[in-house]
Amino acid sequence: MMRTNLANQTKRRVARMPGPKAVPGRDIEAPTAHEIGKRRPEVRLDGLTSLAGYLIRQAQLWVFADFNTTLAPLDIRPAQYSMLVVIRDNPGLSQMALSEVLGISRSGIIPPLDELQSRKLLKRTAASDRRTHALRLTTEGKALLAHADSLVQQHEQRLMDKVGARGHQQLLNVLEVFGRDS
Amino acid sequence: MMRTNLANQTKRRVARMPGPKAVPGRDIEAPTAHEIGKRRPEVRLDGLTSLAGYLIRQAQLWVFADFNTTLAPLDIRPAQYSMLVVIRDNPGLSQMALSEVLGISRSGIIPPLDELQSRKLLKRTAASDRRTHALRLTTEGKALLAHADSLVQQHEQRLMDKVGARGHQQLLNVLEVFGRDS
DNA sequence: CAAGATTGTTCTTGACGTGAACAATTCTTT
DNA sequence: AAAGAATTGTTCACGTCAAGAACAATCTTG
Repeated sequence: MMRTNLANQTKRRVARMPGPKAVPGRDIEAPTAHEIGKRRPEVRLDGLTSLAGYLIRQAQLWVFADFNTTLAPLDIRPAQYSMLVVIRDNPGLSQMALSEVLGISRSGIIPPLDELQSRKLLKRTAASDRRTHALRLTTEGKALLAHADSLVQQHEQRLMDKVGARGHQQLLNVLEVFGRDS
Repeated sequence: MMRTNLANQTKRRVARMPGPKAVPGRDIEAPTAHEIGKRRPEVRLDGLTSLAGYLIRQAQLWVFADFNTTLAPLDIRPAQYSMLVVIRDNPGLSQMALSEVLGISRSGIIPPLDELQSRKLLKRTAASDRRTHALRLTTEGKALLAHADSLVQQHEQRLMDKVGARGHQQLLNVLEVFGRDS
């Protein structure tokens, strides 16, 4: 079959004895419908979909995927968009303050900031504290962000279509707790 | 200051002229409270917290962080936990089916499966289709997963403490849409 | 002024995910 | 039944994303 790996220790063990042997009358060694009927196995995942954390994870994956396809014409990723918004609303803030508010390490924001700066969307101005950089959007950055905002509204609308207007409002209310530090 | 990078083109520009100069009477070149008052800048991020996608992202980060610290004694990551649960509830399923249901590529599940197998938590049994591996939990895997389940319940309880019982139920209802394919 | 703290940067490391290429096997088609 | 196409698991190369250590420049504090 495939190359050598962890699996080929337990090969060559064919079918299975008729009578169930281990642990007589229990649910273990269950139906195994996958080995017999090949067509559409119908995987059960109730064990996961009843966990809010799993649903949040799946929702987040959908959000990023839809965000990326929506913002693709501008080539703006979610992290980059959040940086542009925070810089626009807080002109002159430092990289340290930005990294704290976005919840990433100060070394982690440097590559995306470099890219945004090389694309002439923001500038690192000198501040009174000469250790820091005062971040500001360029005129071009403000224009692109305005365009991005309208696309993000389309994305938000698609999310609303998916969960309903009522569900969308509930999401904003319930998840508001995670908006600050947390 | 720092080494050579994209920023040090715009250095050596010290303070700022008293009177505002560029674009007379607009919101641009705003208060810049960060350059004057140094103490607790009070960063505004309304622009982000009004987006459901951003809140979902923040909630997801909290969920993973809390999950990881809660499950740390068992050394189980979220992705590994979801694999164990799906294999327990669907004994004998193939790696392909598992990767489809978890939404990752079939090459991407091999490293975590290898680790779980080397830890003797699951085994890759031979199936009637000799191309595939029938995934099953070992007795040890079932025992560890039972322990993990109780820890995950604690984690879920902490999430409920954070959003309230009502909010928790609303999350399950609203996000149920993302539980299947999507 | 000297000692310590802060900021931005680089470098290394690790988790995680995708896509291409490939061997073994099964399925399809005639 | 045999040839060609499709499927499954694997490896490999690659890219993204985030964290931590070390360091220079600068500020703050005693």
